[in-house]
Amino acid sequence: MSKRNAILEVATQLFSKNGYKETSMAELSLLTGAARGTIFHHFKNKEDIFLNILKNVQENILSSFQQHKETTAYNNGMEMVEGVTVYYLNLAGVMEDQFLLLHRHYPYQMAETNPICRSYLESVYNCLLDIFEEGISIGIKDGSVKVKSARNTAMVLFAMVDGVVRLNTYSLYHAGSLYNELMASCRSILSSEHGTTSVTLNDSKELN
Amino acid sequence: MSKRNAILEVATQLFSKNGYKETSMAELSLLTGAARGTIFHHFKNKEDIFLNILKNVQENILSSFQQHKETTAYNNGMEMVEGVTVYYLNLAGVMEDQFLLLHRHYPYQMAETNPICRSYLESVYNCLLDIFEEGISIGIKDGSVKVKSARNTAMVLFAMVDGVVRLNTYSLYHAGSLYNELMASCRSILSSEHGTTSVTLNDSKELN
DNA sequence: TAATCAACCGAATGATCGGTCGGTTTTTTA
DNA sequence: TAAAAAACCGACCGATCATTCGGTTGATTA
Repeated sequence: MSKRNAILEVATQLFSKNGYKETSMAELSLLTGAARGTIFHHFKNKEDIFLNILKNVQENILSSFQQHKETTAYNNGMEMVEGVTVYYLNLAGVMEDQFLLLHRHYPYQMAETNPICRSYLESVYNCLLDIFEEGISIGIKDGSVKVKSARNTAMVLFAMVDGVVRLNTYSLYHAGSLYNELMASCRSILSSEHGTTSVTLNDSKELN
Repeated sequence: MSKRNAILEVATQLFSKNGYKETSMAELSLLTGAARGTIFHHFKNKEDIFLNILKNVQENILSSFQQHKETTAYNNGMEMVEGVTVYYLNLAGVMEDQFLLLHRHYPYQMAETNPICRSYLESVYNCLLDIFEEGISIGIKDGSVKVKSARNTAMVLFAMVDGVVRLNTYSLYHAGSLYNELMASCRSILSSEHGTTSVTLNDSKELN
């Protein structure tokens, strides 16, 4: 493998497992066998390495879901959302490092000042939310899904699925056994007959 | 305010907004008006500051929910879970810094080697999951909630609610308008008639 | 009032950080 | 095969890091 790819691969692991600031060029040099100077020959600076990694993450996730959509057929919208959820869980396992990187705060912090970083992140989240939304929209039309807003439900659904993945990465609980409950919850949300009106508990209906 | 409290307060903001490693003692000194030496007079080292903050976070969250339980009555389990959810959303707004700190990776990284840190985190999550589980268990008994496993459902529910809070902190989307969908999804999950058997989509039923 | 002690200060320290640079080796190209 | 280009190296640099330390101040106590 080329030194450049080795650097990107090791850096992905270090950035995701230990964090960006917590990863030193010395450590990266040691684990790749590339001299310090070599790293800066291939990349402008540390941030450039991070952006290249994030670019790979974005491309991997987008192409994975693209391929999934092209190679999988569903009977209705509900089954599509279920399939996408399962595929997401699988991907979070296969691309563990990349997903962990997306679950760290550093990318979003960098996104506040770096528009390229922000575009990568937006691209990823738009892709994920779009595919959930698409399934829901199809489901609403074919009658397999009953919800008010396709986009908002997609966001809540995504927050739930992604939240379980996160819960797993914090090694406080073994969330691996939540698969059945997660899928059941997914179906419950989508086949809901509940309205959105009867809540009278509190006046702060806006998360701030 | 005493210098010690000022240090803890400012450090909470800096650690949560910018991160642990990204916060220097120089910055902390500047923003508190306390000299570098003064900080190390009050705290053994940087990690000690972090642990003191985490201790405060744990105590605040536990006492908040303790007070909530003592001062609020519900007609049934379903309403209790709804109430707890709303209370959680409120608290995430009121204690924004503390929740952001819990949503960073550093605490969980430290927890892997520091048992005190780990105990604080476990205490927080046990408290949160317990109160969700309690509502679900009561709901199962009184018939307002229909799910298989109270604990597992509590975890999925928590993952969803907390996931929406997270989605809000990443400033990619304005998740503040998801309140209605979130509460509707909460009710849907709890009043589910769905089983957990009909999934045949994939052989990887374990998140890894 | 003398002694004690905690709060407070900021210059100094050694380690580590990201990044540079001049030079060597290897590969590609003409 | 000669020249040009790309890959690679590690000593070196200035900046920044957490932490230390000798000393001052202000309140409490004996």
